[in-house]
Amino acid sequence: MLNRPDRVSPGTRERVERVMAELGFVRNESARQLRVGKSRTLAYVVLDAGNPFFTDVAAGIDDAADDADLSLFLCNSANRADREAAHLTLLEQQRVQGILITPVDPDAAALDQVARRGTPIVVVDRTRRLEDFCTVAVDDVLGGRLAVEHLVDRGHRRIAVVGGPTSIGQVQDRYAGARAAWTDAGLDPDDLVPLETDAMTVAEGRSAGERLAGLAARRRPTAAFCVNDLLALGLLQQSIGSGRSVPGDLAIVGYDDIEFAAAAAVPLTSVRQPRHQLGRTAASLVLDESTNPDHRHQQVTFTPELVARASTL
Amino acid sequence: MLNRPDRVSPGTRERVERVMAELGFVRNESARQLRVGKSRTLAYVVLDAGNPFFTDVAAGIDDAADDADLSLFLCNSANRADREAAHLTLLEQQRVQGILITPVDPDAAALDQVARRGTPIVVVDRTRRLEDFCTVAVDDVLGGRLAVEHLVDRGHRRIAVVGGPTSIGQVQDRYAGARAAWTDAGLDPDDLVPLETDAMTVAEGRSAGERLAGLAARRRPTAAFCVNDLLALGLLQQSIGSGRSVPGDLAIVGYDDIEFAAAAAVPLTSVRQPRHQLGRTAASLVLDESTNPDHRHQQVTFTPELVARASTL
DNA sequence: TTGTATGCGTTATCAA
DNA sequence: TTGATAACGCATACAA
Repeated sequence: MLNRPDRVSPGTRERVERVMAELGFVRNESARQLRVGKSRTLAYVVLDAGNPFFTDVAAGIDDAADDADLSLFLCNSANRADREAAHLTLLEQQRVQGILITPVDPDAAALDQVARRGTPIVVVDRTRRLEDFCTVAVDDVLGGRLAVEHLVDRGHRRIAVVGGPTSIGQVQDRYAGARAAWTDAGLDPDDLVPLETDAMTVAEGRSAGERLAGLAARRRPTAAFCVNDLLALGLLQQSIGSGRSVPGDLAIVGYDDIEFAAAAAVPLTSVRQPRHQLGRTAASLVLDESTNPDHRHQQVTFTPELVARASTL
Repeated sequence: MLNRPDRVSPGTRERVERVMAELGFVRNESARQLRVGKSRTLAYVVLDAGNPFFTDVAAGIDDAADDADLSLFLCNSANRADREAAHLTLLEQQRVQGILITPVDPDAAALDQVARRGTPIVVVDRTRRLEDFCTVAVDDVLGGRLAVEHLVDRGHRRIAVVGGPTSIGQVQDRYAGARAAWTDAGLDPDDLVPLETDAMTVAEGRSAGERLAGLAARRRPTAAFCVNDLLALGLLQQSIGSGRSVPGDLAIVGYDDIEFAAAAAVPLTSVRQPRHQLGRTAASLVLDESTNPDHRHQQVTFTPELVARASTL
């Protein structure tokens, strides 16, 4: 409880500690921080605390924070720019050691302003147009490619790509990878059917399933690549619920490989991202930026990996 | 950005605001808090940030915090007492307005100490022996009863109860409710088979499934009540994966009704808890304790509800 | 309407 | 080894 117990004689020390306990003394962190000038916390502003992918990333950050003797505070923006901004403002005012963020919009000016004023920021699972930030992401073009190559290997010649909104860079990248793999295989671009969703949730996955079922049989894809697992689980549920078999009538590939993907009753083929590693790396970058005077920004990109399961045979 | 923009003449005000922007002025929250004496944050120390049940509770807290113009910080104890203690210490030193917590051990002395020193604490989704805290929970005995009554209604006469460790009060309560319903129906206590697990995770659910499969056919239960949905999903996965049909060979009831329960390819019957409401109520209690001088501690108990789906026919 | 002085609780520095 | 003093940045109370 004392800062330097060794600087004080055992007697006094014991006496002081007794009185502290008696009086219920608790150090005032605001005063300490005001004097010392630095905080003992990191924050992760997350896009959707209910998505297991992000909580796994957070677990990785938490591990690294633990090692550095810092506490991690998780802030949920719930995909809303106003909430994200409010969190950023408070965190900046708190002078946290560093902010990790999966932003609603990675190119938003607010991020630059915070960074310019001196709070280290690392963007997680997104990339920016400019390379003026540390960034930790996964190669989404490759991920999209892996998914579609796998489906082509399995013999599918007409497939849906489910995801959106397409304003999200990640969705664009996965689409782009999918399209590249498709044309590389010499297939007709018209047979790669985009199915846009309003969000990446289970409910939107179900609704995509209904739209899919509404297509005429000869125009209906035999497989779907969903740009995340929540969509895939929703699609899976809707398909089975309406009597179609997976993968018989519809093969499904998801993305993220969250725990519930493997645990689905038709285990989901999915593109796995090293989410724990993503978090750990992001944390170490933000710590470097906050402590190392000649820190250089880096863009770290990890490689995704396809995990084949029953939903694609 | 100014505290009382109206107290200053428009000219000065405009000039000041320009300079603030120019210089990148950001208020120092530590200094502000030191002077004013109160913080603008709530914290929720959660047992398992990866369990969707808790993130839904957190969303409820977040809503209430938003309304009160406070920020919510989520801290993950990951079921480890040492991490929980570290978070509590820092939060107390930060003088947060209030702490919401789903503790590793609701009767741990550390909680009492923090509360006694003046930080409002509300215990979420757990109950305590003593009523010296605000507490928000769901009637777990009733929940266990609902689950088993449902299975008895469906004609099951030998069922497993899957959960653990049994040191968790909640697990005990749900067991107790299950047992009460069972004997009330005039059935033989020996036919209610406890299957203890080391944790409440998907992996443990799978392992319970293997143990179940290992039983001789005539001793094997025809249904299982799992004390949470993660266990139920694991059990479901293992059962289907090894060729048993659900609910044909094994009916399954889960607990919590997380989103993934309904989205499982065999949609899971589950005992629903009003998790959003749980969070909202907890937040309003902690706010009352922090602002209302004649606050009285309350123990709020919500009523669970059974949601029947395909996993029980 | 604007300016000035004080103290919040801590740590660091310097003197004893 | 111990004690005294100053400063961190802000909000408040009061004076101008």
